[in-house]
Amino acid sequence: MELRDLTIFTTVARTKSVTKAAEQLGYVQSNITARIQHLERTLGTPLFHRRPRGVSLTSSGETLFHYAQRILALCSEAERALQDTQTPSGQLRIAAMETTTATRLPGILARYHEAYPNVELVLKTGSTNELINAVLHDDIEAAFVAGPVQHPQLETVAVIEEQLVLIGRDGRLELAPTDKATIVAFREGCSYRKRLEQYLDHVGITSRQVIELGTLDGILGCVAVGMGISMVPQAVVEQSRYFVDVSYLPDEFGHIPTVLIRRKDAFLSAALSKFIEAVQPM
DNA sequence: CGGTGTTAGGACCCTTATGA
DNA sequence: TCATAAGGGTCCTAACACCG
Repeated sequence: MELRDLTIFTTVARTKSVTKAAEQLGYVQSNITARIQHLERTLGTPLFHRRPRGVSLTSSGETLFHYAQRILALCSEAERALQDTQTPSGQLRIAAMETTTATRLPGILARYHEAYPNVELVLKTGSTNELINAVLHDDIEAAFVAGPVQHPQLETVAVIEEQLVLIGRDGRLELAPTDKATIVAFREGCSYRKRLEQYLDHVGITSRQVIELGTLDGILGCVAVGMGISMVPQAVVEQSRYFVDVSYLPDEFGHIPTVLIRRKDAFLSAALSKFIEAVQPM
């Protein structure tokens, strides 16, 4: 069992397709088929169920997938540890929620880049749940997510306490328990969406419709034309080019911490170490 | 004798083409 | 969409030669 085989195996498992895995890895499909078959022969057990539209993991495959992810993550970490020097350099993969990316991050990234120009910053965005999983799977080294985060494998650094506000237009913020609320929000897994739904529960609004959008700009735009309501940090509203009405929330709903998370057991590169210093306080 | 360089053969990995 | 066959290129290894 070689690292290359595990890379191929995990890519097939993630994409649920031999063809897609081949495209991602820059191989042809037949080679992926052969490598998977070789791995199955070596291990003496089938790893995938072959289906007309792709493949899915067998129970043995699930077990190997778990170990393969850990092995590959450890190798990647070892490479970074050996490449690391006291001078921050190399690639730093971080991620943040859309709202943090739009408000808090540009300034800190600009200062960091100026201080450490040899660090190649790779930034992704996603929901809190997606980013927690990405850190746990070593897809990224650290992420800004909505707190609190309590996970035995994660270390958190408090970054800022966001003031959350309810936004809407054309009287949509005047909510009554009998109303049907239209929520404009990110997909499931977004902490602000969850907080908004908790708030609506609190005020007794159970009838609601959700419009899911993939970008913050889209959400603000839809709210600005009166499609529905949303909940975002006040900083987002302040920097937005859209005009929306704002309603402040009770304390138990109106504050949410943004924290930086990283895996406790992961190697702390000089680049990440300096980045953590740079975000305290943001 | 031990270490190093060269070489030939085989194993392995990849591709294209094609079938189910 | 995945599996198989055939062929080519690369890599690995054993055997041998050479040198200090």
